[in-house]
Order: sequence, then structure tokens, then C-alpha cells
Amino acid sequence: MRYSADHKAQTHDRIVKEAAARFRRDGIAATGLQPLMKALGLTHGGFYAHFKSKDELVETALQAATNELTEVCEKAFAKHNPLHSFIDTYLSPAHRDAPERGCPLPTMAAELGQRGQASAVTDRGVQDRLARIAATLNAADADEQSVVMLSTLVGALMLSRSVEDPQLSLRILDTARQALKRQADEAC
Amino acid sequence: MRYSADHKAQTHDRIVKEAAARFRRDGIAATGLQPLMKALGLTHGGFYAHFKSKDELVETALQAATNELTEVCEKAFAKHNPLHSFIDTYLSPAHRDAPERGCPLPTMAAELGQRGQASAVTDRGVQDRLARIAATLNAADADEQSVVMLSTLVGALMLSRSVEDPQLSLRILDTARQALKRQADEAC
DNA sequence: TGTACATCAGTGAACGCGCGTTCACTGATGTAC
DNA sequence: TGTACATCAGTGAACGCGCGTTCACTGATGTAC
Repeated sequence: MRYSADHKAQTHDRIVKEAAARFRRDGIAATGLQPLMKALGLTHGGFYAHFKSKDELVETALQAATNELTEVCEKAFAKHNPLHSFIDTYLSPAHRDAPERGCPLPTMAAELGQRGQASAVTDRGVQDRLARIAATLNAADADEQSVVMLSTLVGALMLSRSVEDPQLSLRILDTARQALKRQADEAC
Repeated sequence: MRYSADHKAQTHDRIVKEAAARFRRDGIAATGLQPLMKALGLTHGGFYAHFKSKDELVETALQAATNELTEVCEKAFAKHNPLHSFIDTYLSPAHRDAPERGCPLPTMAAELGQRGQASAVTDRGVQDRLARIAATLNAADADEQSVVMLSTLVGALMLSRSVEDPQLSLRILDTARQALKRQADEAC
């Protein structure tokens, strides 16, 4: 049945949003198109009216997740102390516990590499994040420091998600958060 | 056909080693038991003479990969400047380009979490690494510094593997390596 | 020492299952006259 | 305004495929007598 005007664009968007969440929460390989479409109240056959293949959806969803993160970043960077806000947000238990709405790097990057699907989207995302951090640093070695900071952010989030012991997990988040904020203060 | 003496133990070991490599290189979900056994010159049916399930193999292979890393660590820590050696090894292009023989954290951790298979093996591995780094630091906040260092190591390796641009990838490795070595010097 | 039997690592066909993808079809809407 | 037709997002059955797992079987070795 034909739907009016922008109905298709809306469905397209719903698929991308749901996929972006599932890919981050469950992984790309473990996310089936059939369950995904069903969750949206659609049948799986209709998927190919929107995307050529699952790979194309992966690319689009990764871009969407990256954009989501950029929005969250911009919100944090609009605050009184931009870098502190960003660090607090990124290394919060809330971010740790909601991978489906969080940074796509710790959840999708490994699998993208293994699929041989490393894309320009990742490069742009990393570059954007680095540039944003470097811009707030008032130091000669801002570019270097931003690389170290982003590495620590991504690594600490990964580690805190990987360990079972809740105390250790929290200790990783807290320690990294404090160290990064100290580093940010020294550089400003 | 029955095989002599420790034949079974040897086969068991070969399966674990091959799995540990494939899980890290291709991912857990993308590693089939059939191709894995075939690569060892065996048929897939025989797998269950060695393991109850794929999950059990995952657990065993993760432990093996963690042990491998511990060995590499110990070799580095036996050198003149232990921490520098470890940092150089961990953030080398060689490690970046050989995930199948490298640290299991950046390659397997996300998938383990998504499978709900987070295990005590990961916790012990992280704790071991933290303790080893902290022990070489001569500082009051050695425990805190080791958390930050390990986070940066894991994060930088992940990032360097995720980006397509070889220059950016190398820049991430180099920058993180230098910063960590500087941090190590200040703390000793 | 020679023979009969038990063991069990490994074989290979078969199982049900969910995957990504294809395809003939439906039917409400938009368009043409 | 009313009618005939084209469009195309979404339907649902079907496709081949590889997955993890099961299972009756094989046959060289170790053990018992």
C-alpha cells in the first residue's frame, strides 16, 4: 500500500535509529534484520526498499551513531567548563550502562575492522573528536594531548564495561575522570 | 581410532591456540567451529570430545590469549627499562597489525560483553596488568596512574586499528607512546 | 608371548535454526484526463 | 467532479547457506588373561 508524502523517509529513519541502537548494544553480527524490522512493526522483506544490503545499513547506522555522539558532545561543550563536562559525560556510569545510546567506537570499532568494513565515517568521527578537544586546550601541544585524552576516554570506558566487578569498574571510571580533568586544567 | 598417550591433550591445545587467534582476528561470532577444525585437519564432529560447547571454548581461548599476553608482558618487564619496553611493545605497529597474537581486550571485550559472557578471566587479566604496571611505578598514586596508563594503552591501540588513514593511525600510536613514557619517567 | 576385548579420539551425515536476500504480489494513494 | 490507471512501500513465502550440536559408527591402541 502506498503511503503519503514523507512516510518512506520516516520509516528509513526509524530503521537507522533502531539499527544504530542494536548494533551498539548487541553487535553487528548478532543483530538480525528480521528481528529488527519486526521490532518496528514491519516485515523483513520491506527492508530492501530502503537499503541495498545490511552493509549499507551498517554504514548509515554508524554515521547516525556518530552524529548522535557529536550532538551529545556539543551539548557538553556548551557548558561553563566544556572539557570537564565532556569528560564527566563520557566517563559516567550512565554512558557505561547505555552502550546503545553511546559512543560507537568501543562497541562497533573492533567488529567493523574484523568485517573489513572500516570506513571513512570512523576517521571523520575520530578527527572531529580530536579537533573539538584540541580546540578547548590552550597549550602548544594541544594536538598531542587531545590524542592521549581521547585514547584514555575510549580505553577507560571499554575497560569499565569489560570487568565484572562493579567496584573495579567504578574505580576505572573515577580514576580516569579525575586524571583527565587534572590534565585538562594544567593545559588551560 | 585411538591415539597414544597425550595425543588428546595436544589436539586440545591446538584447538585452543587456533581459536584464540581466530577469535581475536575475526571475532567470536564470525569464527565457525567447522572451518576452525578443518584448518587443523580435523572434522567438526570431534570438537565435542574436547569441549561441551562453543562458549566453553571461548572461555578457554580467552584464558589462553590472556596468558599469551602475560608472557609477552613478562618478557618486556624483564628488560632494562620495564615500563618503556612494555609501552613500546603494546603500542607498536606490529601489535596493531597482528590482533590475532595480541591483547584480547580491544578485540574480544566488546563482543564478550554483548554475549553476556563477561567472565572472571577478564577481571583477572585487567587486575594483573594493573598490578604489574603499578609495581614498577615509584609514586604515591601508582594505583591511579596504572589505571590511566592501561586505559590509554587499550584506547590508543583500538583507535589506531579503527582509522583507515595510515598517517593518523601512526600518529595515535606515536603520540600515546611518547606521552606514556614521559608519564612513566615522571613517576619513577 | 599371543589372543580377545574395551576404550575413545576422531569421522561424517544429519538435525533444526536463523541468517541475508529475492520476488511475485497487494492495495492505498497520487496523477491524468 | 468522477473515473481509470500508475506508483511503490510494505507483505510474506521461499531461496541457499553456514551455524552449533547430536549421534551411530570406525579402528588403532591399551589392557586383561
